[in-house]
Amino acid sequence: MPTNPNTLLDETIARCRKAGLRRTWALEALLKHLIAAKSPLTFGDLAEMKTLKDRCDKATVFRLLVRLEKHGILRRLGLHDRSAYYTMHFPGEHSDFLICTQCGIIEKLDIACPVEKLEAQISKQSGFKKLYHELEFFGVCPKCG
Amino acid sequence: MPTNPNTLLDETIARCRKAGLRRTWALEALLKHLIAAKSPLTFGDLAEMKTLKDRCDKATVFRLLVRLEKHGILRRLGLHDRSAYYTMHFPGEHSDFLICTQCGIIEKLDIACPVEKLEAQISKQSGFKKLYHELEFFGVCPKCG
DNA sequence: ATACATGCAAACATTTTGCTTTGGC
DNA sequence: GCCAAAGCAAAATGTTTGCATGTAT
Repeated sequence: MPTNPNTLLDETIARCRKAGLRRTWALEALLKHLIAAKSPLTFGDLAEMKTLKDRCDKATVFRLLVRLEKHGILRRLGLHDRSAYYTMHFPGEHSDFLICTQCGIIEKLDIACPVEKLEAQISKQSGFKKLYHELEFFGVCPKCG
Repeated sequence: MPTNPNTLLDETIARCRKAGLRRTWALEALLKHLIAAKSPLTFGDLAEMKTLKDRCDKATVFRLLVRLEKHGILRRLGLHDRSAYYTMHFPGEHSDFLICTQCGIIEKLDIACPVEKLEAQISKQSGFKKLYHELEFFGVCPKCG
């Protein structure tokens, strides 16, 4: 989509308005930062950014992020509850997971993971060593649906 | 690897010993729970499990998890710093990431994601709706390596 | 005997909430 | 003017650490 960044911003604001959000200074500033970012930003990163920090409270940033995610404007990465998940790791074994975005239940997926072969290639291109990967599918489980 | 669970436990303890860990009651109990689990457990889950809760402190569980992960016996899921990451989500767009396990830097990967096509199939099999996925590669970046 | 492992309590970081006030529509 | 959004401050959550003590080797 990387069209003109300004157009992008306008389009995004339009999507927000359609979702019923008001065009506030904080909304606009937050979106600018996120659109400009080349990689994901933490809530903390965002709340600390000088422009935002000077003109709005972290609670505002927080609630904006939540609202924007609910409307699909943003995506929050990773397991969405605030806890550290651990699983056994047996050499040569790998699992992928299916996670409910509502209740958080995690199921192990029994599929042939199509990603293994990419690791060598990515390692070569990036210079990263000891590569491994995680693949998670998110959705709404039958119970929550 | 799903051999006899007891053998599995023994093998795992052997790996721990080789890594220089002592065979303590807590180590053994923790591994039992993790091996028995069908899906990942949170630090909280583990620390609260009756057997563990009665006989050892959460700090012990915590430090065991950290040690076991360091030695590759366990794997911790997700972005490893304790913060919530957000990224723009444009309809039809999808990104995969490459993350350094040492310094946490996140790079956007410019690859054709091989997973898209699996979503429909998984949705059908599992009954989960509104599927999307995340694919992250982890490794040690050139700077940290 | 010596280090590594544990327990307890206290500190921390990050996220989340309640309530009042402001400002977009 | 009405209701969603912002501000402020305080709580909740989920780890993480320091230090004294215990225990596997």
